[in-house]
Amino acid sequence: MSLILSEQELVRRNALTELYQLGINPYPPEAYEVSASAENILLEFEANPEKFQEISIAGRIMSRRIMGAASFCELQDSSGRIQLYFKRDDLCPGEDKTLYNTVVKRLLDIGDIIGVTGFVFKTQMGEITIHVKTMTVLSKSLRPLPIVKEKEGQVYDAFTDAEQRYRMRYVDLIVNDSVKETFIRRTKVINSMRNFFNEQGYLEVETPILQPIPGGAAARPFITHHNALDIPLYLRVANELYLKRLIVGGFDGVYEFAKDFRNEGMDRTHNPEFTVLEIYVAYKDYLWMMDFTEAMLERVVKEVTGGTKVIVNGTEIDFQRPFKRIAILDAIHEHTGFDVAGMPENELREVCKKLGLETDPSMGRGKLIDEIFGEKCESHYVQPTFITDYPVEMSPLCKRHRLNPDLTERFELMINGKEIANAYTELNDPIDQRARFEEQMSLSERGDNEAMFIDQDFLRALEFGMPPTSGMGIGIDRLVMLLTGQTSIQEVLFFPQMRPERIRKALSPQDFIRIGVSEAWAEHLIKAGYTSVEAFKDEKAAVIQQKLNGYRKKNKLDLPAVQMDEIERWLTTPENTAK
RNA sequence: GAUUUGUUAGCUCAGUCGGUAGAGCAUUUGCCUUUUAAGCAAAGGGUCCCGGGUUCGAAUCCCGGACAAAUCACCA
Repeated sequence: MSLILSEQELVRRNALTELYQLGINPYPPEAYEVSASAENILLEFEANPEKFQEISIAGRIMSRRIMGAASFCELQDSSGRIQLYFKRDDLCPGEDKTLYNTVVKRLLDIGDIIGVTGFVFKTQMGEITIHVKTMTVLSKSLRPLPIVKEKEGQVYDAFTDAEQRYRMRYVDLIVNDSVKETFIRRTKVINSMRNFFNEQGYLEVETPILQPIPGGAAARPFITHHNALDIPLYLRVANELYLKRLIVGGFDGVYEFAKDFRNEGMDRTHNPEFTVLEIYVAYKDYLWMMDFTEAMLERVVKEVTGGTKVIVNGTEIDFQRPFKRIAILDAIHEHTGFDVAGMPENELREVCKKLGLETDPSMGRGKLIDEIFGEKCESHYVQPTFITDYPVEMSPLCKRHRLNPDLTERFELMINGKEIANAYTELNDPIDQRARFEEQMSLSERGDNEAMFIDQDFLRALEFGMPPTSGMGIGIDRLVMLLTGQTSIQEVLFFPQMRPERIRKALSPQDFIRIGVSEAWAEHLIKAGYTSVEAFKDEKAAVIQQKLNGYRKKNKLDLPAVQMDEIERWLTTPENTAK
């Protein structure tokens, strides 16, 4: 397939050819030794100028200012940007000034990756700059980058189109500094959590992503097929049941940063694949887990932001311990005035009606209560708040409450009106667990397609005996959103899911040669505006002749004018579609 | 899935009432030895997202489609 290239791409490809002709490999194989980064030069040069008299650095050219025998450009490495100063007679001390006159001034472009050696100095304008002694082309860039300029904090022509930023995240990362910061912080959050767990002696583990039964959560799974076994497999919607099997196996604490997959809608808080941290600790209950979660979050926020407060969308959120705690039924009472404790399903349905909430027959007690909470209460919890003691129907994997068997020992952590974490005193009674799964099955028969599948092997594991255990899961993407002030999940995922991009099929001169057009003319047909063979064949021969010969004259082609009988021949040749 | 908005040069965007498609940056050429959103002078660069319709004439009006964003629905 030939490419239709923009003028700027052609210029760069020509520069590439010229580099080869000068004996310069634009993609050299050798390692390039780097002794300094932009950041450490800028931070340390003034205090220790003698340390920077012979340095090497590599990076991408982000801007160029060319004068006669001197030029400046900005070099960007992973730590930041620094200015380079090229002076012709310093770069080319001998007679041959090609490296400066041709390569630096003409063949380098914004986006090229180069390495330089030289010494650091300060310009008359007061900018710390590298005076370049040698320059090596490390990678020629063939596509122009978006040009983002900045002066005194004001950004001009920012690269902001969300579609392009997400589809070409590499470009986004190159030209938009803050994007890199967001992702670095994401990794810091995860590292901070990992350190916290490891310090307690918990074990990081990996469990299957391809599961024969998609258990542990109620969600629509992605289905795939294993050829050798000839069975369906599901991408996990959760890893909970596998981690609990490991607790049965005798580990005291296990955790996993897991990619889970749910075949559901996408919006600014949902991506089909997302990251969840799940941790299970033996001999603990949900009260312990609340303390643990608070302590972990407070520490993570302090480590990552330096304080306990973050601002999201103008709202300040304080992660200072302790977080508020309220039982879900109290929360509903507080925000709706209805006391739904112990209320049977038909009365709950009435309450929903009075509150103006839609219900459908597939909803059991649990879903109805969840609906009321979600619609009427959730948004009130902006500061970190533990919502506790959910009704048993909503929580099939959670142990019944020690004081009230209609409730469970569960909490969700709400922050900024969104669920961030979910935790249980885990159900370890195999008889009750089986009964709860069966209850889920009957919900499923009523049409709730989110009810859970029964995992018989998991029940078998419980029958061998699982110690009392508390488990907790945190949506990492949403936590990172909070801690980076982002309001859309796409901003915290390097490569968010997008609809496939439609690639316009480029027409190749071959397509015209196939119908008998001479090689000399084929490429000019495309440039003259014929974008498909069909469109070309629909045109009248006289019109084509006029257009082509007009094009020939305008572009001063070194070709004989095209004759009518030749065009007639092209138009009557059947297209050979074989490739 | 619904509604709204958007899609014009490599990038960011104008484009009046339907009448030959524009700017800044970037690119090319020339000048310039410490510039910095470098400057000065000139030039080139377009499938106006795609397909239909209305019209003498469509970037512009109408219909359909693609993609994106926002809001909603969905989402323990």
